This record gives sequence, structure tokens and C-alpha cells, in this order.
Amino acid sequence: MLDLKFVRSHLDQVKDMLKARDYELDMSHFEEVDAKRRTLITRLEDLRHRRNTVSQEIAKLKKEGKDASDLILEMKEVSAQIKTLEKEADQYDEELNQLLMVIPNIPDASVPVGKDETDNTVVRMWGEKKQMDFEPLPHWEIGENLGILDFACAAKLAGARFALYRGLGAKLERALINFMLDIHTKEHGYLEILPPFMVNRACMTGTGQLPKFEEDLFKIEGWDYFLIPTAEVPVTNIHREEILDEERLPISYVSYTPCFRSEAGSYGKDTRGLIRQHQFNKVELVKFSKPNESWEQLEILTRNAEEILRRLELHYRVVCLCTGDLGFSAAKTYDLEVWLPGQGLYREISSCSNFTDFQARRAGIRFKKKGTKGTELVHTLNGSGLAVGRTLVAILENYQQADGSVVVPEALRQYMGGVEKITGPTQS
RNA sequence: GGAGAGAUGGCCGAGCUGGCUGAAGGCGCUCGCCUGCUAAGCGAGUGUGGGUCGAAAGAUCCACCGAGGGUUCGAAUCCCUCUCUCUCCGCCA
Repeated sequence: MLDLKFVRSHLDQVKDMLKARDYELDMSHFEEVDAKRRTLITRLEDLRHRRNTVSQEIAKLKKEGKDASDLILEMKEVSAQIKTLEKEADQYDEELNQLLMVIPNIPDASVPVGKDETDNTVVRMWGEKKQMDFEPLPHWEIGENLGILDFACAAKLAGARFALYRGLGAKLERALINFMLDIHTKEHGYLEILPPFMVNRACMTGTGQLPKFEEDLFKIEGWDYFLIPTAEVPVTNIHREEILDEERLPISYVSYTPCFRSEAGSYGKDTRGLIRQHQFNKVELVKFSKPNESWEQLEILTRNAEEILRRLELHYRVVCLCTGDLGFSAAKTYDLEVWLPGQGLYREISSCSNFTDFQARRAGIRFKKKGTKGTELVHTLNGSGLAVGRTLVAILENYQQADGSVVVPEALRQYMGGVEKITGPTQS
């Protein structure tokens, strides 16, 4: 959510910036609601002030044993007025809030202006496409041939967009999770968090999934609980409605969780394989930073995520999302795209964003500078470090051999009990 | 699921027979004094959000004692609903 005062005083600027992300702001409506709300508040507070002072007079009169019935009668009237005005003010409050809640974040000046993903710019590349002297297969064929992935069985158990891992397939997924967590905690200084996989509505609103994107979420019937679409939600909300000490910043958390997404609106897209699932595993990096450090922290966080791909020796590129492709809450986002030879394309495997104070304002995450009064909003950042399922996809496709087996990347072997090559669900 | 207790400021903890209580007292913290240094001691200050005025410093007003509603001229204090925490019983991974 943007700052009301900022929007009010920079209406044209806000409108222009949002146009770059294809969002139309109804200025006149905004101004009208805002103005009405403010005059109401003024009137209300005048009345409340009067009620407070007169009530004290009444108390004094009664103490002295004098009659106060005239004043009481008058205050009865004032109180009734206050009550109706409060109801009215609440309505404008809500209306303004709704206007504000659906406005996306303002892109940083460094973000390229563009319409869609074709306007994203490649920031850097690492490694190169693996040369293969055979026709590389897509991962679903590799996995099914080896008997380590079973989509048919998952469909029987749940439905479309689920996967069942077998034997070394399951172990590889687990190895990746541990591998990523170890690097981020031991080498990059993140604190590991294992949060609830369901959260309440306040959390979803805090990080921006609600109210706008409820259809993307799985809701628990009969409860006001949602399955988390990413660890970002519970982990960012750890500090919701808190005032942090300046010295604690930046705070860096890493969290493995499964993620649940309805994928409403993506029917027919990526229907095969592990790419787009209702449930997938992810190791997420989350940072809370002082405003003047957040851009530096975004670079660090992105590098931390990249490090996983480098250790696994997977070719990737870093892309800066253009204004039109930017997510709702983000001011700037780098996508890490890994090369998938089986499909012959680069595929997003991590998305690292600086949300500036956008989430912090909604979630009420502030910090206090020593020696100064007042509080400031922190900046929140997060990024996948990495999407585990897609990393497994990248390994299958990049490390596949002509005979259908898959070599285990060097860095991962200690997590695989020394297995160097996968030839089936169990070690041969 | 059954029975009970509770939720107050950064923390501890009063208030809860309704009226100068944004909230005693203590701890912590900040600044000043004292001290050769440390400790102790003394003095002052120390919540958040918002409105109005002001260039600013600031002044002033309003709201907030788990959340929401109600009673009342007036609610931290009374009533109702909900949430959470704790204790006991039952059930259970």
C-alpha cells in the first residue's frame, strides 16, 4: 500500500508512474473521497472535544451537588451526532482504503519501462548452454522413464498439477532443500525459520495477496485460514505490527516450505511436468532492511540465490523485470532464469524483489532509530533461494545422459549418500 | 470436546464499587549533575497513529488499556460476541 499523504500530494506523479504498469488511477474519485473523509474527521473531532470537556464539567457539578441535567441532555444529543458521523466516517475510511489497497507499488527509477516480459532486460549471464550429442528430453520424460517421478499416480491421489516423487527422486528433492538451507544459513548468514503452512487473513493482507488475489489461494473450508502460496507470507509477517530496534537490521531469514497455488487463470499452461504445480517446495529468502540499505540488500539477496545455481553448475541468466511485468507489491524484481535443454528455453527459478515500504506499511513493520523520536517503515525484500521443484527439473534436464540416466551434481552428492548417478528409483 | 483463570505502555505490575488515569509504582532506556575510574546516588525526560495551525522548532486537539459491538452525559473499569494465552479433565499424532 502506498502512503496516503504521498499519493495525495503527488497525484499526477503517481498516476504517471502507475500508467507505466498499466494501472489507471481514478483521480477525481480519490480526491473526492479523501476530501470528504477529512472534513468529516474534523467535525467529528470537534464534537468529541466538546463531549470530553462538558463531561468533565458534569462530573464537577455532580461532585458539588449541583444540577447538570441541562448539560446531560445536550450531551445526549452530541453523542448521538457523534455516533452517526462515526458511521459515515467509517464508510469513507473503508472506501479510501479500498482505493489505496488495490494500487500497486511504484516501480523504481532503474526499472526498464515496458509492456510485458519481452521488454525485460538481461542483466548478466553465468555459464553456458550444455552441449549434448543426443536429443535432450524434457524432465517429465526423464523422470518417468527412470521411475522417480509419477504424474499419473499423483493425479489418482489428488488431480492434475500434482507430482509424486519416488526413491532417489524424493531423495533428490530432499537433498536440494538441505543443500540450499545449509548454504544460506552457514555461508550467507540467514536464520532458518520453519513457519506454519497455513496463515490467517491478516497475514495475507499484510503481504499483499489479499484483498486482490484471493482466487489464487487455497482456502480452508470453514476456517479463515489459507494455505501459504510462498514462505514470504508467514515469514514477512513474523514482524507484523512490530517496532524493531535499528541495530537489529538488516534481518535475514531463510525458510523452507511447501507452497500452494490454485493457478487459476493458467489453464492449459505448462500442463506437463513439474513446472506449474498446485503444491511445490521452495526455499525462500526474506530480508528486513533500513530504507537506505535496501537496494544494496537486493543485490546481495540476488547473489545469494545465484550462488545455489553456480554450485550446481547450472547455466542461468539474470533478468530485470520491466514495469509492465512487475508484481503487484514489488518496486524492482530480478528473475533468475535457468537454462532447460529438454525444453530449449530459460525458465524462472527465482524471483528476487525489493518491496520498499509497500508491504511494511500494510503490515505495520517499523523501526526506531536510537536517539530520535518517531518511527520509520522498514523495507522488505524476498526471493526464492530457490524453487526446489524447478531446480530438480534443471538438474534432470542438464545432467541427463544419452542412456537416460542422470548424473548427480558434485555439490549434491554428500546430500545423496554418495550417489553419483541416478539410474532408477533405487541405487543400482 | 468439558471446567476454570487471564490479556494494561519496551518489560514487570497497579487500577477493574465508571468521572483531571495515556494510565500509579518499579525495571529498562536517554540526557544532565556528582565521581580519579566503576558501582551507587540525585534531577529531568521516555508509547503509537491521526487531525488542525506553523516555513520549521513546536503548539493544540482526537483516538488507542487483546479485537469488535453495546449501556452511559462520561468506560481500562459495567454488559455481549470473538480471538489468544495459561491450568485441570477427556481425546489424540
